[in-house]
Amino acid sequence: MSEMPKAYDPGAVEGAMFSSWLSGGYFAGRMAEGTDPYCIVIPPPNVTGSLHMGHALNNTIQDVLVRRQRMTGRPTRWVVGTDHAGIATQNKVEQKLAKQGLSRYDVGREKFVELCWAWRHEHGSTIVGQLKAMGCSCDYADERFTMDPGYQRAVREVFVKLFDEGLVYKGKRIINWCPRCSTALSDIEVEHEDVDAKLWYVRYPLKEPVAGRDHVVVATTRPETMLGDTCVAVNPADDRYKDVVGATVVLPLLGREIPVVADEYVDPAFGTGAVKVTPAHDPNDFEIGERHGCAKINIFDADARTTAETGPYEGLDRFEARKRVVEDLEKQGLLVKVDEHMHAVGHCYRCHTVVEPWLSDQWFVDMKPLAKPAIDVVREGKVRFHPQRWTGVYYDWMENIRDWCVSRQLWWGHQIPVYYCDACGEMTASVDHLDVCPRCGGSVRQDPDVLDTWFSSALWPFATLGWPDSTPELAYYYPTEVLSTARDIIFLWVSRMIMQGLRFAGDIPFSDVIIHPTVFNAEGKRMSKSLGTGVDPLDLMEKYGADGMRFGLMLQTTGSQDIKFAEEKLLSSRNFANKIWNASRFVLMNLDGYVAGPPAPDTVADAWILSRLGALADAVEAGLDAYEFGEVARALYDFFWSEFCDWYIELAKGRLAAGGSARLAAQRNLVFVLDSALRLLHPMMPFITDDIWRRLPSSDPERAESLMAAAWPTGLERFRNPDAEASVAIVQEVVTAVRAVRARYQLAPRAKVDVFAKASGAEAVVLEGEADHVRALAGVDVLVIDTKAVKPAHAAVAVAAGVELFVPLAGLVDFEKERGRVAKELDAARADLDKLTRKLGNPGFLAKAAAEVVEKDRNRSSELQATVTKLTAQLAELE
RNA sequence: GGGCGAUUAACUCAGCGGGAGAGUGCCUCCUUUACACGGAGGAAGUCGGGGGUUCGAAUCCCUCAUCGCCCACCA
Repeated sequence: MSEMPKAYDPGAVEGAMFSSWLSGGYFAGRMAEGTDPYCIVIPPPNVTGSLHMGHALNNTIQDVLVRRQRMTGRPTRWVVGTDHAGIATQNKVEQKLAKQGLSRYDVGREKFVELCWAWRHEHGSTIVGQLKAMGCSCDYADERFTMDPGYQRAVREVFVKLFDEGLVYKGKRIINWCPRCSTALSDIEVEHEDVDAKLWYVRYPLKEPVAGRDHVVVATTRPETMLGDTCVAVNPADDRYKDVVGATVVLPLLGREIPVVADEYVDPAFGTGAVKVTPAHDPNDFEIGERHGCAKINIFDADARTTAETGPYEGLDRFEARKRVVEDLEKQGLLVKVDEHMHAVGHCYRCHTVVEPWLSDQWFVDMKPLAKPAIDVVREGKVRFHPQRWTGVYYDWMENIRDWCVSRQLWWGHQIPVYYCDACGEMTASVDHLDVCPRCGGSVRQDPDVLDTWFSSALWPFATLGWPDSTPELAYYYPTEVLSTARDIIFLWVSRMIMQGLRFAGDIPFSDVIIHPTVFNAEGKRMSKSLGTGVDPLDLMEKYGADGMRFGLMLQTTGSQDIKFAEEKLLSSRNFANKIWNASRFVLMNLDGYVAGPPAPDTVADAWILSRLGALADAVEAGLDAYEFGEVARALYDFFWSEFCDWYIELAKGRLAAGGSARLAAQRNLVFVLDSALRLLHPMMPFITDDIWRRLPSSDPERAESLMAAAWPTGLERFRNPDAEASVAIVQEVVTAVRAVRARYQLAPRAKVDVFAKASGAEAVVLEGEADHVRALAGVDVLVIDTKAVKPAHAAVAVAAGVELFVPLAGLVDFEKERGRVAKELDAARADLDKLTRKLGNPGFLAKAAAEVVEKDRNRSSELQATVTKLTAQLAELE
C-alpha cells in the first residue's frame, strides 16, 4: 500500500485505475439466466465527434446509473458505439480531398467510400477514448458501429419490410435541399431562423386589360423564383380580383404567359392579396400548382444555380440571380415598392447553408401508422419521460407527424436496397444484393441514394443486440432500461427508436427517457467550438480531475432545462475530492491496533453519525430512483463534509487518543462510515472512491478487488436515531456559540476558556454526557453545567439551544459590544416570537393547520420565549 | 401564431404550501499534527412587478414584464 500524499492527485490515480477496471473485466455484460438485467445503450456519438460538455454530462448520468445498478449485483451492460454520421463524415473526407484539389467525383464512389472507412478507422475511436478518460463503465469489448455488417443487414431488413408493407414509397415532392451538402434533408433537419428580409412588390402586366386594370401586383420574399412562376393566385372571395381570375398575365423578364387562378390558400390580408406561384420551389405553391394543373418549372440545379429554364439568367447562383432579377425589374419600372419583412429562413443543420425547397424524386416513410402505437405506449406509461413535461412535446410532434424523407444524395451511408431493372422497369427491394431482375432476369441498378443517418440510428437499441437474428443478447437485454439524451433529438432520434422498436423488435426500446439539461456557457450561449464559446471537458478533467468534473456536473443537474455552466462548481468538487482524500487519510493514519468488527452506535456521537448515514443512504436511493442527480450530489457533499468531517471526525479524535476499547470502537465506526460513504459516492466519483476503498482494511476474504464490484449499501436505515440527532444538535449549537465568543474576542486557538452553562432538563443531561466533546471542540478548560449558574462579572454571554452560556474573559470583555450583539439577537428573537404568537393566536390556523404543524410551532414558541427571557436577563446583567 | 422554461444573497444556482439555503466571491481571525484544494466566525436577499386562492405563498392560480428555447408551409 502506497503512502497517501497530502493532496489528491487525479492524474496519479485515474489512468492506472481505469486499466485495472478494464483488466478486471468489470465492464463486460454478464448474462445470467433468470435475472433481470440493467441495460443502457449509449446515444452513439458521431465518429467525427469529440467529447463536448453535452457528452460529458450525458455520459456521467448514464455511468452513475449503471455503476449503482452494478453494485446492487444486477447484471448490467452499457452498450457503447458510434454513429457513421453520413453528412458529417462525408464532409470530413471531402475536406481532406479538397486539400489535394479533388472532389468526391474525381475519386469515384467506390474509392470514396473506402476513404470514409479509412477515416473511420483512423479517427473513429477518439471519442470512445475520451469516454474512458471520464471513467465511463461501458462494455468496451463489444463496441458497435452503425455500419457494422450485421447492422447494415438490420437496416436493409427494416427498409425492405417497410417497402413490402407499403410504408416506404418513392415520390416526386418538394423537399429541403442543401446545395452545399448536395442532398435532401428531412423537415426536422432544417433549422428555421428569423431573418430581417425584404418583401418585394412586383407588377405583373395583364396580357389584355380586364375591367379597366392592366396589371396585378404580387408580393414576394424571393423575387428570383419568379423565373419559375407558372401562375398567379388570388383568393376566390377577394372582390378586388374577382374580374381577373382566369385572365392571363405576362411574366416579366421572361415573357411567359401564365394564368390567374383562384385558390383558398391565398390570404387576402397579406401583401397585395395576389401571390406569384412557383410550384417547383415552394411547398405551398406546389399544392396550388397541383390543384390548378400548372406546370412545375425547376429553375435551380443541385448547386442552386439557375438552369436553362431561366433563359438569360442561366448559370447564376441563387443570390446573384435575386440581385439581377430585382435590378432588371427596377429598370423596367416593374418594382412597385420594397418593405422590410421579418421571416423564417431554413438552414441546413449540418452546415448552416440556406436550404432550398426543391422538387425531386425521394424516398419517404409513411409515419402515421408507425406513430400510433408509439403514442400509445407513452400514454399507457410504458415509456416515461423525465422530467415529465417532455411527454407533451413528444405528443405534439407525434400527433402531427409528417412523412419522413429518408433518401440522401450521399455516398457514405446505407445504400437504399432497391434495384431498378433496365429491361422491364421493375423496382425491387431486397435484403440481399441483386444482380439480375427477379421478374425478367434483366440487369439491375441499385438506387444510388443512401438512407438518412437517423434511419439507422432509430434501430440502435435492438440492432446493437443482434437483431434481426434472435440472439441471446436481444432476448436478455431488450427492452433496455434508460435512454438518456439531450432534448434536441427527441424527434430526430428518441421518437423514431420508439416507433421502430415497437414495429420491428416487438417491444418498447426502453422504459425511461431522461432528457437532461442542455449545457450552455457562462453567458447562457450555445457552446460552440467554431465560435470559441465552448469549454473542453478534457481541459476540465485536466484541471479538476475526472471525478471533479463529473461531480461538478452532477451538482448542476437539476430539473431545469438549461445549465449555464458554472466552473466554480467543478472547483468545489475538486476540493471535495481533496476533502474525501484527506478525511480518508486521517482514518487510515489512525488504524494502529485496528481489529475488524461491526459498527456500534454505543456513544451519542456514533449513534448520530450512523443515523445521518442512514438518512444519506435514503436520500441517495430516492434521488437516483427519481433521476434527481443534483440533489443526490448535494446530499453526499453535505453529509461527507459538514457532518462526517466537520463533526464526526472531530468528535472521534478524543477517543482515538484515549486508546483501548474506546479507540477500537471509534476506529470501527470511522471505517464503517467511510466505507459506506465511499460506496454511495462511487457512481459519481468512481476513481478516488475506488482508490481509497482498496486501502481500507477488511477481514472479508471474499471482498471484491474493486469498489465497482462491491455491494451497494443496504439496510442503513436501521441506524436512524432521532434522539441521537437531537442530542448532537445541542452539542453543535453550544460549541458553535462558544466558538463565536472566541472569534469575537480573537482568542488564540490554544487559549482555553471556562464556560458556565445555565442548563436544565434534557439539555443539561446531554451537556453532562458530552462534556468532553464540548470541551474539546470549543476549546474549553472548565465546563460548569448548573441550573443555577450565575454570570461572573467579566463574561461574554450567549444563548444556544435554550442554554445560557457565560464565558469569563477577565479584562477582555467589551460590554458595549456584548450589549449590541445581545440586543440585536433579542430583536430578532422577539420579531420571530411576535410572528409566531400572532400565528398561534389565529383561530383559523389552530382549526385548519395540521396538528403536528401546530405542535411544532407551539414548541418553537416556548423555546423562543425562553430565549427572549434569557437574552433579556443577559442584557440587564450587562448594564 | 402556439407551447415550454427561467426570473431567490455580488455571481452560478438549490428549495416548489408551514422557521429564506448552498457553492464561489467578500470581511475578520488562524500555518491547531487529515486537509490552506483547509479550519473557525461573520456580512450579504421586501424570493421580477401586480392581483388572487389559503389559517398560512419564494412555493398554487391569474396577469404583466424581461430573457431563453422549441414547434408552426402565410407568399
